[in-house]
Amino acid sequence: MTTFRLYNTLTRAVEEFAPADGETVRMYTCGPTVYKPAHLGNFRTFLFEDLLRRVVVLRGWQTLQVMNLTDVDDKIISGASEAGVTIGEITAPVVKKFHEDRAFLRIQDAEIYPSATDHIPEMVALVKTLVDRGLAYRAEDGSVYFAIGKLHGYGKLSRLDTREVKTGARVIQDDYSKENAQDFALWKAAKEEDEKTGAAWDSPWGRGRPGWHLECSAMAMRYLGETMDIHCGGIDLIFPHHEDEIAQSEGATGAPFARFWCHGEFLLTDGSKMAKRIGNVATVADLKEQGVSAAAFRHFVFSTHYRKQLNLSGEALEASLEGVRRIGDFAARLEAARGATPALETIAAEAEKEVVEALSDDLNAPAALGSLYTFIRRANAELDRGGQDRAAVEAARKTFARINSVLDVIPEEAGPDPELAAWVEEKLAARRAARAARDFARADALRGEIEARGISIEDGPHGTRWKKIR
RNA sequence: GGCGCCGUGGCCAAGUGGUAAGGCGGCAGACUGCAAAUCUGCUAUUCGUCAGUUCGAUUCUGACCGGCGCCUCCA
Repeated sequence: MTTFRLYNTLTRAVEEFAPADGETVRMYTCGPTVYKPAHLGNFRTFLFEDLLRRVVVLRGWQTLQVMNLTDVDDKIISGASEAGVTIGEITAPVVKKFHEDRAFLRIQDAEIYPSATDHIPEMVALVKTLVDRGLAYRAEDGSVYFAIGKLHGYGKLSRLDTREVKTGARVIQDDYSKENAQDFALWKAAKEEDEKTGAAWDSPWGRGRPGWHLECSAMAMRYLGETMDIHCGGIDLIFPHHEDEIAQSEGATGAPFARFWCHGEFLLTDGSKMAKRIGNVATVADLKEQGVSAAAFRHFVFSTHYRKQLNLSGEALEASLEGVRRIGDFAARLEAARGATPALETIAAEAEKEVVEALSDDLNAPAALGSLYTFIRRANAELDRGGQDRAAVEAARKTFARINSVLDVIPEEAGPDPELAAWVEEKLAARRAARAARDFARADALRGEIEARGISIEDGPHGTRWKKIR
């Protein structure tokens, strides 16, 4: 088997990857801020991470994935304050919804989903270390800031040294107590609103709450150690979020925070970034409303490489819908097959090799899908030929299962509905009789009745198959 | 203004210094009573434009055009 390669934002190059301990891939994937339900743009990133996770398993490694839930931040606090409730009352239903949506999209469970509010002691300890090491200071406003000027190499992930601050940009900070405009908050002094909504904790610097970046550093190191294998997130997190995580973590430990940094590109709507502030967001609920299955959405997401922008369009979604229909039909056909030509075994072996190679090449899912389709077309042709080779069918089944263990793109079966099934069987029997009597007008009328209820039928050499299509 | 990504057939999309995977759609054929499904063939002499390097460039370099993103709390 060839090596597994991943693009590393830190080096801006595709590099060979293997877990540091040779067995378990320790990865941290930046999770949602649980203020409002995550949108499809967020889920594109989570789907990219799901792909990574599944390919890691395909390569024979174990995973230890941590995905944080940011349950304390400005928006949550102001939302809670306006509603007159605690932050927990705002976040709890959103967390629940997140897991439901995630399950719908078949995003596998991470091993750990830590919440920021459950890890305040770890965060306080981290800030204390940074203050002790002279990298952070308590300002007059009671907040603690990280002094980026004190850390050698700050900006290495986003290549800050090669950047210039926008002319006329907001260099004048809202916070005059900072020593340097670009210093960022580790610990924010509590305001009345924070106390009121349960978003304030004790610390050596007084009541307050953690800054955004702090939770990720503290929780990542708590569960994954000082140096993890892979840290993932959306491309917009490179700066400042991940840059600041590196500063805090490496400033505290002196060890590299993550060996690989991997970032997924955006999902666009109407040509621009999908974002709440732009107001062009779509959610899992919208997918369901439009009849887009989880399989189809996964197919859609995987049809473009994760480091390329992807535009959400009805046409592309339609194509994916039709694509997974074909993949699902093929899976069912393979399941029902009793034999095939021996050539199918070779075809399967070639496909499996190609798919593993594509996925190992920086998660090239679009190429993997291409190979999957070639496999399906060639295998269908062999199946059309008939044949008695059971081992060949078994090999094809195994190959398909292995490929699908990563992509997971078979549309869900329409649930068993005994009443509907009995009705269809009855109609089919009548149609069979009509066809035997060569009364095709009657047969076609019966087919029309069946199709009117969203059932498609296929006449084959071994009888008629039917399935629910909507 | 700085930094970065992208531009491949009607739509989506992979890809390589040696002459364009795959999917959707469309057209034709096989199969079928007719369909559906499946299979077969066809659907880019060409990869934003213009130069350059090279025996040869879609693939490397430069310029330009077009789209998108980041530049302090957005996946």
